[in-house]
Amino acid sequence: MRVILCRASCRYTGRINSAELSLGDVCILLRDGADGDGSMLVFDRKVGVNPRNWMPAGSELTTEQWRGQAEERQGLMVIEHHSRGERLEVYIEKLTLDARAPAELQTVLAKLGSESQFSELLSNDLELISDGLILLGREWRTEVGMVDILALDPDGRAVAIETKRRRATIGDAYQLRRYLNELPRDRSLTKLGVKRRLPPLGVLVAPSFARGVTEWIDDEKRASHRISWRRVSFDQLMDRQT
Amino acid sequence: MRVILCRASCRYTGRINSAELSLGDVCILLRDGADGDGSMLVFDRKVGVNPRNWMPAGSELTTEQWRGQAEERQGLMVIEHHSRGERLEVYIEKLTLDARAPAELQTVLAKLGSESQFSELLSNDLELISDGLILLGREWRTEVGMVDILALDPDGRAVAIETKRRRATIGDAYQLRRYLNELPRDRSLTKLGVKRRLPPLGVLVAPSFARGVTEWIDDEKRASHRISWRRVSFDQLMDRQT
DNA sequence: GCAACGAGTCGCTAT
DNA sequence: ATAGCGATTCGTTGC
Repeated sequence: MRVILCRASCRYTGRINSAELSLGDVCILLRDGADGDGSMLVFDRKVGVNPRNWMPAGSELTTEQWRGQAEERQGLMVIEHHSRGERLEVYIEKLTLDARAPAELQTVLAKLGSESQFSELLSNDLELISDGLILLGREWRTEVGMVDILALDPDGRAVAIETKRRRATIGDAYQLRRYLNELPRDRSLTKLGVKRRLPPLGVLVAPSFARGVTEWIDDEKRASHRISWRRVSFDQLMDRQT
Repeated sequence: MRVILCRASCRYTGRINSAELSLGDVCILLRDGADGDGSMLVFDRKVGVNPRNWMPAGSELTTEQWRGQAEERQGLMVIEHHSRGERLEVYIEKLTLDARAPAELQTVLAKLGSESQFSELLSNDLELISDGLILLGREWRTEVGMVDILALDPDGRAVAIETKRRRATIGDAYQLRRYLNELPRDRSLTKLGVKRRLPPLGVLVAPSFARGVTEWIDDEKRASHRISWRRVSFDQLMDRQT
């Protein structure tokens, strides 16, 4: 890996027409060579979690030219990703630091509390939603998307459960209703005990709900009794596990 | 700004329960002090456009302890964001570089070809969609979201145009239909020439469409004649401008 | 402050 | 390869 502190300007072309970064003090990370993945990141030194310009993994440093000495050193670097048609030119006007360090030991990241774990904990604890639910599957594929948790209730109805680790939006509620429209077409469910003439139920599970979501669901429930919502937090699921 | 090349491990707690980064060779960017926005980024030296761990703008370096000399230097850094309840601990086992450089000249980024420009170009060229359309507004607010472009057709119908710079999804089509259900409730439209008894029309405009989207719209169109799709690319809009 | 929404999103999983 | 979808998403705009 290579770290460059400098004053530079950039010009990107590729996925959008262009992105021009005006001259400023930046920090550049370049993961070139056999050591790295080919990505390059250009950060403003002052602000921004996201880079101002970047090139994705698989890019190549195709041009590197320098002139001048020490702090008056100026340079041009061109990074390209041919198959994606992307190109980034970096015009360096003042160089402060150009350091290399090998990547010997790679990091491994272990996360606790993400959405897939929320869904997994809930799928192991379906009584929290309703008595007698049996897990049929997770990430169940339909023509209109994947149902987070699919379960069977004691009456033989399919129950689609949509989980959100954070706030559920009205779009999530609509998506759940789409699943309810789609599930009756899935013939494989009868083999799992689902009675086809019974329409499926839907539950939107989240720790909080955006404006209007619960109201919309309650209206739907009054009209068809097929969709409902349930407030459940990650901590709640963790507590029940013990 | 400060750049640290080292071998380190991290522990984050906050928005998720925890994220533990195993010992590895990393590059750390720290924008501390009056110079920066308080953010911190920890990159694996080998791979990843996104940081493995990070802290958002507004964080504070609350602890910094060092022991040992030169390359045997070891350290602990703790970064906290109190109002958000986030905390990142960095355990440095081997220090290679610890460099500071001021942020004097800030960059400015100018992008060409983003979604808002796609929408702007189209709003100036509504004949591409249909003859005689008059622009009523952009980002028109409804109870269920913002209509990208709202126009008036020669018959006095409101026309809601949803634009996507890249691929349009089935969710975009559903969202457009929600606008069509909502717009008749907007009484301010009559003042702009919209005849209230005429139901609004909807057009989904994008350079490409995800699987099933055009089919769904065509079905809707057969049923109600109120929604349609149109394939338009950014380059097409640019060419017509000249 | 929250809410909606795009992003050159990225990154992961499964088809 | 593409599709679907979450993310400690981030960043912007409008209220």
